[in-house]
Amino acid sequence: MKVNQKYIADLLKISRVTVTKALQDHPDIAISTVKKVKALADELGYIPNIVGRSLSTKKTNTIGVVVPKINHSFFSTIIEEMYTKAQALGYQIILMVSFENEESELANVKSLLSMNVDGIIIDSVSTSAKDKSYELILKHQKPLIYIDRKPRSIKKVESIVFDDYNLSYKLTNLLIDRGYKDIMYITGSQEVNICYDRLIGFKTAMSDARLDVPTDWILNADLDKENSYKVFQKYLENNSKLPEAIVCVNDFVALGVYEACEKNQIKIPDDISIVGFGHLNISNLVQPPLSTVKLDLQKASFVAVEKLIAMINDQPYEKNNIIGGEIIFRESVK
Amino acid sequence: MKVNQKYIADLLKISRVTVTKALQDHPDIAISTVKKVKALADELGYIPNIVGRSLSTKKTNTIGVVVPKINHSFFSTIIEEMYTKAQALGYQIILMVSFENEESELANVKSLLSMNVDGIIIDSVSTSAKDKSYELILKHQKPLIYIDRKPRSIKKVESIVFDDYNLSYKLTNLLIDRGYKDIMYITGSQEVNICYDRLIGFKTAMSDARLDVPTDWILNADLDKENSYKVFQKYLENNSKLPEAIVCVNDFVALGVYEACEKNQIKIPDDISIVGFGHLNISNLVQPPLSTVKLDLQKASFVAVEKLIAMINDQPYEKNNIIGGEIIFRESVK
DNA sequence: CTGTTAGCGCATTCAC
DNA sequence: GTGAATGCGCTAACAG
Repeated sequence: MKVNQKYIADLLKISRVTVTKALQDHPDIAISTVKKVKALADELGYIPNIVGRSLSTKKTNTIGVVVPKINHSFFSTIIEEMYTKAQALGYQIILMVSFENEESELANVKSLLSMNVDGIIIDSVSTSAKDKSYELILKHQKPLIYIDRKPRSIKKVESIVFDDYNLSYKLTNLLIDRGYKDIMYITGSQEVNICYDRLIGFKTAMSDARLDVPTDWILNADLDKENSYKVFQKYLENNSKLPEAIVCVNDFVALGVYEACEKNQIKIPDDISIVGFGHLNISNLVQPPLSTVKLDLQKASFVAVEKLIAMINDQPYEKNNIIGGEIIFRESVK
Repeated sequence: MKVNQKYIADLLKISRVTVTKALQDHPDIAISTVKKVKALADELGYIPNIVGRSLSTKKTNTIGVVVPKINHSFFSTIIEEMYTKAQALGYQIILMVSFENEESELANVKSLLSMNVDGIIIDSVSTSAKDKSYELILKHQKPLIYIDRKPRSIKKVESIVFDDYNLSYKLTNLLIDRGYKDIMYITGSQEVNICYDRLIGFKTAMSDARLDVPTDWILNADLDKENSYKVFQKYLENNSKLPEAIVCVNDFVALGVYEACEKNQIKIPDDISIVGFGHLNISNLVQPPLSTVKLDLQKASFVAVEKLIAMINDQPYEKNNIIGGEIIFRESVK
């Protein structure tokens, strides 16, 4: 038999409403009644049905989170941090995975809206100018925050992004300081904000130092190891000149370069220096340890959840946060 | 204004029920009406409210998943695979994290029950004989499957576990074949099935080969790198005799041993050989690459989701699956 | 083919 | 202090 409020009420021969109120410690109800109700509820293992409650209160106390992948150290870290913070603040996270696919992201957003989450956090895969997910959420007037990646075309939306431009600029500058001149860059789609900002940071640093970057030394690798391997491998097949250093848009891309170097017997850092971005947990386990930029993932995740909940509850919040990081040089650079 | 079925019905001046049926392609309704309704729904960006539907149908089309952690390659892999399979079968996953804490697991289960998920999959943290999560789910008659780790005390429950005993036996045997005799084992709590089974596999292989294992050569390390480091470090401080090889209950534990070896300038595999279990993605990135056992995580995850959904829908399913694996020797063993 | 009625579990409002 | 009435959005059973 299902244990719900009616069940308890019938057993106690009181009204269902009294049960509701008693369970909420409503001042209306006599303490003795409250005690009786709670005791029985405990005994029966009563668990409130949130579905019913949500329908009535128009709140679900859940927040939807859409990420491109789970099984990557970067994402699994921010996911876990968001879970931690949400749990502490009394919210449940409904996690969806877009698998780096725009249509899937849209479907996820639809699911979240139909599940009536109170707000949404997206690490976007969008590369197109018009973003349907965004339009839809806007239409439904749900609080929304982009974390990490957001479609570049959307301006008027809350976001929590990393200080990509400045970190990339600084990183490049540190390389230049060490005497590097012929530096290659491997990036992803320019529609994704992180790729754009990091590349601009790189380019600006180079031009500020009056160093030239040939157009064909900016390769496009779609943000993952496999593509990066292919792209750099192809470069090696078609060109004889090796850059002195390669700046990669993230650590996965750097690992792809590692692989290509190993296949072609190019020694890191003797023949070439490599730097990544993002500080994957494996970045200091590979040989040689990878120089990279450590982003404050916990802070970004915490801020995202805190801010979204503030938005949900019409509380004040800081606008458009930029999260810093720290440059870490290891043996992949001479 | 909120777009719901009533809103559409009013606009079209028909009954709400007609709208419901039209949206479901119910044969009752005239095609012309169906078209009109769907067109308007599309135009308005109507998204059904699943909360309402669930309350009415008593089904949520969601399955609850509880895992100890997210930010570990093993867990993030099975999570992602479960998402993949669930999505393909039209179910949503509600993911909860117990953070290796039994009380938290129980709270998660309560949340899932109150969200009225159709079934639950748990990678358990329970170490105690009486498992409250289990009792609760049983009481609520929800389909339940344990994956990977389950409380050893519970017998009559569906589970999907890895072939720990046999793989551990085989692994140990392969070491013995290579001439190793003084072998240490580092394990976790014996209440967790994987620890128990793997240790028994090890012990049996050793005794079958008439090799002795001193009791103080079976260390307890709680399944993670930090504890493993501490435990083995402590051993090194208090003992002079080094084992020829160490079998670790999982790769994290093996990495803790790596760390202790490095701190104490013990060379792997020259001074000591190490094997892990689980095939973390980093296992072949560390130096030297770690010998380990690769478990078929995708299969386990797929089977878990498929089976749970079969249970939910009262369809037949195979009982208590055991998922195999493959032993991979790398440079961490001579 | 369409609509009426009823109910899912809970919470709020208001009257007793 | 207690409870009756109402509605949240949707669906199922039945009637017209």
